Amino acid sequence: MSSDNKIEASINETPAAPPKAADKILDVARDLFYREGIRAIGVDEIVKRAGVTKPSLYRTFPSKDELAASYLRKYDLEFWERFDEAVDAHPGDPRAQIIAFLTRVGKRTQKPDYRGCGMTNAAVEYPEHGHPARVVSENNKQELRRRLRAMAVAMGASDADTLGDGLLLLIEGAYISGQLFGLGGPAASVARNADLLIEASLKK
Amino acid sequence: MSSDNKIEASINETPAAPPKAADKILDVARDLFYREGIRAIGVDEIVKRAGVTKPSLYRTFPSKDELAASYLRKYDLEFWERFDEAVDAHPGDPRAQIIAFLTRVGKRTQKPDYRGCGMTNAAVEYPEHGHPARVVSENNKQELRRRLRAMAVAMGASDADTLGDGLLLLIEGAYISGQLFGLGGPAASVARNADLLIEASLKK
DNA sequence: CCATACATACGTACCGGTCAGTAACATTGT
DNA sequence: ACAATGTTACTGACCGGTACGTATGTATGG
Repeated sequence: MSSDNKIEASINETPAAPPKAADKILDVARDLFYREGIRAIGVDEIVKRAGVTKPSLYRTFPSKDELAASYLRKYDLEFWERFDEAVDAHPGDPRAQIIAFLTRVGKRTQKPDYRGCGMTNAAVEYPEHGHPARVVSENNKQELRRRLRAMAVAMGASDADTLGDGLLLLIEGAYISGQLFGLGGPAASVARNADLLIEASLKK
Repeated sequence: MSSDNKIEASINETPAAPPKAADKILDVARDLFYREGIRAIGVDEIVKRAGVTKPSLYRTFPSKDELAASYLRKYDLEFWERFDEAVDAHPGDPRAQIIAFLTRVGKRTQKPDYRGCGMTNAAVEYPEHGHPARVVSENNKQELRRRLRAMAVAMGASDADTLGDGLLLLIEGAYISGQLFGLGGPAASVARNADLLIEASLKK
């Protein structure tokens, strides 16, 4: 009970029944932060759309920066759900896993209001080291890199680290060019390019 | 003389002697916008660091958004200088051209204060369609895509559009992960991965 | 030859609005 | 009672943008 901050307090102690206002706030924040960007959205608009008031926000979240970090932690969970869904669909076949994941990413990038990866976007918005939102983003990306490299090892790549990093570059490129080009953009070919890259990395 | 706006006025008519204050403003804006982000920097800080006053800014630039667009136009020029430098270094050899360009990109991403591509970052900061800064960014990226695809054709790739787009994905991925991971990040391998991808795309 | 007139370039001081964040108190449901 | 939320009003800082006055050079006219 010593170092509990406002955020952790709500997920400890009572398992269910977290404050209702905080949920609405986080839902709205997730939506607006992702679509418009964190810096572009003020707390007033968040509470207004959530149908709550500002003190309710600050009773649960110590600051806007921490609210942004909470949004990204939620985003992180959802991201790994999507990732593991592709992984679980092809047990023991890392190549099929990554291609399945990238096929879905490629499809999502072609949706009209695609806005890329919330993690990536947050890191662009907050270049300052140590910013709460950026920390969450960096951790997510480092874990992704770790897993991609491990998958490259499992594929038997001659230079697994290079292949894992190459896949990460393609993924980040898809996130960005998805929101830059929209429909018909280069992100649609991310799975095919990943497959080519894997093919080239397996032949020694 | 009908549709001249403030910005174009200074480059028409008298060939030399654009106002001195505007130059200082644009220089400072370029530096601050790139390093910290456009939304993160207020006009007050720009004019303060430039040693001028706010009216001087608004005499030359109609708005902060247009100043941001001017910054990106300047960035665009510098970008194509770097790009053509790599192209001119290897006449008639598009594969060597792109590898030379990416080798330099890879090196720059490893510098401690690397902040990615100003164009890409601006598009992330301004998702709204039609925003002056975003328009410049989108045009730059579309031209880059066009040139990469043309180079892929010149390489004799079996599926040139896919290769061109794959190279673009790698480039954007390098820009982003360069600022996300810093030193030792995956962007360092962008040239090697591009070479692998090209190799795989030439064998039919 | 000098005074007036005008354009150019810049500064001082200010505008209303919005930003994130808070203090104090009332209301509700369990 | 108690915990969660709402209400209202406020703060100081900062936001982008502007009305208006000032210095300086330069060209023109008497």
